[in-house]
Amino acid sequence: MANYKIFVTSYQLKNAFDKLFDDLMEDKTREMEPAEAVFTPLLTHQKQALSWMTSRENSNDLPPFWEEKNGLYFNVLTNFAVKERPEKVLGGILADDMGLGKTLTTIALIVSNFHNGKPLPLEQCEGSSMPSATRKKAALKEKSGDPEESGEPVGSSPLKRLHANSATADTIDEDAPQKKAKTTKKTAKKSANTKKGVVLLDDVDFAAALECTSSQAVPAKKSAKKSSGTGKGPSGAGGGSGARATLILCPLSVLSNWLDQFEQHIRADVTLKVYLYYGPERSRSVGLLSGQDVVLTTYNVLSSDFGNKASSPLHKVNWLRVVLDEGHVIRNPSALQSKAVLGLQSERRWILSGTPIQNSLKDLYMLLSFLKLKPFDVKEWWNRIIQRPVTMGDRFGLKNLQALVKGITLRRTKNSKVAGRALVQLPERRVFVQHVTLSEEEREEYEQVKREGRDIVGRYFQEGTVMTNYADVLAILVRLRQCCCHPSLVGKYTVAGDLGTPGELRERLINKITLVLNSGSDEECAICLDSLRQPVITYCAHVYCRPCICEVIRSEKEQAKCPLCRAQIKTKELVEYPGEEVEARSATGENWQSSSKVDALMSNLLKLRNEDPTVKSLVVSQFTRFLDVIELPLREYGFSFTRLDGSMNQKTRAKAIQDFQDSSPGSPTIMLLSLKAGGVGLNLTAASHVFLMDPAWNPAAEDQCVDRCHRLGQSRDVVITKFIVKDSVEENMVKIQKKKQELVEKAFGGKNTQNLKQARIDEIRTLMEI
DNA sequence: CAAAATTGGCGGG
DNA sequence: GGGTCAATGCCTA
Repeated sequence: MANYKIFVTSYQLKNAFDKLFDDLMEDKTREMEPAEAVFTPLLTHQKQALSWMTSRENSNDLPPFWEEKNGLYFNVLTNFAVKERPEKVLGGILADDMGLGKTLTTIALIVSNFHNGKPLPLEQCEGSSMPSATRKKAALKEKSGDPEESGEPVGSSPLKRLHANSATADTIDEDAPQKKAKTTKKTAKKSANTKKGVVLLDDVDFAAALECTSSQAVPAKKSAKKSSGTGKGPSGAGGGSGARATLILCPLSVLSNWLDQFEQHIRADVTLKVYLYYGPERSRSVGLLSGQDVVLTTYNVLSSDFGNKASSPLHKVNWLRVVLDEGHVIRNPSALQSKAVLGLQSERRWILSGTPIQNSLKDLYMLLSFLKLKPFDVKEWWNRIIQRPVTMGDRFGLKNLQALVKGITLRRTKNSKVAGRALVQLPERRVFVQHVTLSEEEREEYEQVKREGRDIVGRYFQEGTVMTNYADVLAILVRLRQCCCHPSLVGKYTVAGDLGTPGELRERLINKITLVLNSGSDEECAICLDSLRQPVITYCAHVYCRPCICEVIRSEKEQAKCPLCRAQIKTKELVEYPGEEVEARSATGENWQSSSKVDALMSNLLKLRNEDPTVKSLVVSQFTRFLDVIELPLREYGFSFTRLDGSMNQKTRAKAIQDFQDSSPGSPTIMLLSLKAGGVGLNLTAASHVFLMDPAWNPAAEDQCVDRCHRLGQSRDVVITKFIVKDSVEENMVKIQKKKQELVEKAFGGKNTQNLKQARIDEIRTLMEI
């Protein structure tokens, strides 16, 4: 139960990246107005970003650190000279904090800087949609907030009005495309034709595509006219090269956000051709793709095209611009998706990421590599000039790194100031750590699991094979962490040590018997020829009633053979069917038992509801099965809740979010959230309390999660409660988190492989208390 | 021909 | 190993 709380003031983890920027903010303050086609007025810092990005794209200069000398090109960092002019780096890293409008700024860039600072030629469709545009304008004026990437308009979303007639629950709804979840593609399309808005139409197409029913060219504003716009044809050459289209890559979870934002921020009477490259029906025509203004897809789709098919259409297009949203996902150079990204052809390249460096300096390597910043796209140079010096604590190394980053990166945080005023104003946010004490039984079970784990890991230590058996070690740690949450999470049938090979074998057998028994057909025992009672499966994978087969073994003694295949069998090798017991435990409330952590959560929730029944909370865990467990007491106490995890498709997600964000009475007050589901980009501002049920390895993940409600549009102070079990792995995890954070801040996570290994082994020592 | 289940890559370290 | 996301084979309608 809960016993004491520690107040931790509103801290924010200072990202190591900021260190680089401490005194580097210099003349990136020039502003630029976006093209007329951008509907939403840009905030000051967004105009600054637009100006900076445009100048990066149009620059004719040599890339950073190159100088021309006597017809040779000389790099001031490497002291090497080459004959050929190094490729220009047109682009960079936009590393603004989340919530500052990276999406809007990028949209503005796409529309405003086609070639030579000229706007993208777009066709106008006169008349028709003016009213909606005016309405939008009015709506936006009322609100003072930031027209930001997640579609913040708080009370008066323009989209809300446009959609009011089609949305089923026509209440508040910030996140636009998701709301027609209920209208099927066909019916909605009809209604779109009859009257209202073009805007609705692409939403529908989007939904359809996500449901894998269809995907087709989706001009953002579907006017029938073929383009011929202000000059150049659709595939037509802008200044010199034929490239026109911008490719945007992003995680699935923010795909809808992008479409949404295009709609919100582009004037309704302008046609921007946006194609969603997603779903099994996506067009693989290179011509079609390169004729778009924007092609939107996910990293997964790209890499799956890249890996499977001999021909990946995306790799055949000459892009004008490639944008990596949440670009840090490509930080692992050996991952297929990273290679896929490097293989793209483009004139300009951008990385958007609030946290470009997640763990170590190494993360930067891939980013520079993508940008083709010579010579640092070559691993050896990178190591020699940057990585090694910096991790060795070389002052010049750090200086070079700073200069390097400065030249290609723009970063502002929520605390940055523009002309002495904060960029954005957010409500307070406070973090509490609530320590939980295990009950006696829980403690007993925990110690049991821990002893077993320690035995195994201890053996690895003696043999010096910790690293080779790292997977096992992790598994043990996971079990311990599960113990801290709820006993039923702990896998029962992998009690290690028991047998040599059998872990796997057992698993397979259990799978098989489960399959047989759940197949629906009433299987019968080959001995009694009746339906199975107390079914067991032999090592040779045949199923009998336990009494029947035991009788056979008893009578035949050591010679006992399987009646079906004559394999040797023993009583000890019979594997029981676990299914019923497990299902009984989790499915029905019958045998359900609580846990200390669940109790702690429930008492918080009940207290909260007493104080203010309208308060909404996020309940976050890394284990979806823990969320399953929590559902029961929630129901029991009459809480109305929704749920969001990675197994849900886009449609059900949208519904869950919409329900939760709805503020009408009777709407759900709790959302069960899987830590990584959706990752970034979600708007859960209806919640003002966050319960983090178990500590994450990566504090940044927790931070991101919290930021889903602590962002623009949040009107209340946000309270975060972290549950930590006393005297357990969880406390040790927190210790390690802290130590890591210090390391990162100090030396940029400098670790070479040797130290890294040792550090991990030490970590395991700490975790297992060996 | 569409929904559920399985398989595989990835990142967590 | 847990979880997520895409593709694939499978089954029912």
